[in-house]
Amino acid sequence: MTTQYWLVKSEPAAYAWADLLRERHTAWTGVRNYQARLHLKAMRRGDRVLFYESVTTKAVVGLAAVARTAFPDVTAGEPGWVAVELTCLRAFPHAVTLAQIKATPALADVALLRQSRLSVMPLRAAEYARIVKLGG
DNA sequence: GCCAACGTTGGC
DNA sequence: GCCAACGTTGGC
Repeated sequence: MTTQYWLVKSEPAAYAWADLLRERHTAWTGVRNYQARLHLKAMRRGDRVLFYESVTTKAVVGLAAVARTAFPDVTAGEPGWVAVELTCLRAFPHAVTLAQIKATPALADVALLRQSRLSVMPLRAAEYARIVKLGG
């Protein structure tokens, strides 16, 4: 099966890219949205995941990969919610800002722009490649 | 089942 | 700090 591409959002105050750099891997818990959950469940080991910091940074700051497919999210108060394990791959030399993404016509359809509140979203291969290229 | 009220996210 | 978007809740 071919590699899939995703983007996850996090408020740095809750969990920052720097935290993932330090820990090297983390359980991506706390997702409480049905659409985002569908995306988590569709992730496979080795899929590439862009890490977007919202609110303060507003930029894609690094690249991670799926290390473990969906498993029960122990931080949820009720059953049914899932987490995945992410592993840190590398930081981007140049953070790809929201403004840059908005200014790139090829990225006009990314869910980050279309659905501002979705926290886990798929990316087309071409969209992923463009963002990685911008990140350096 | 509809819809108003409310809470959260996240950009500006 | 404000506000738009939007998901959830609860009354009817």
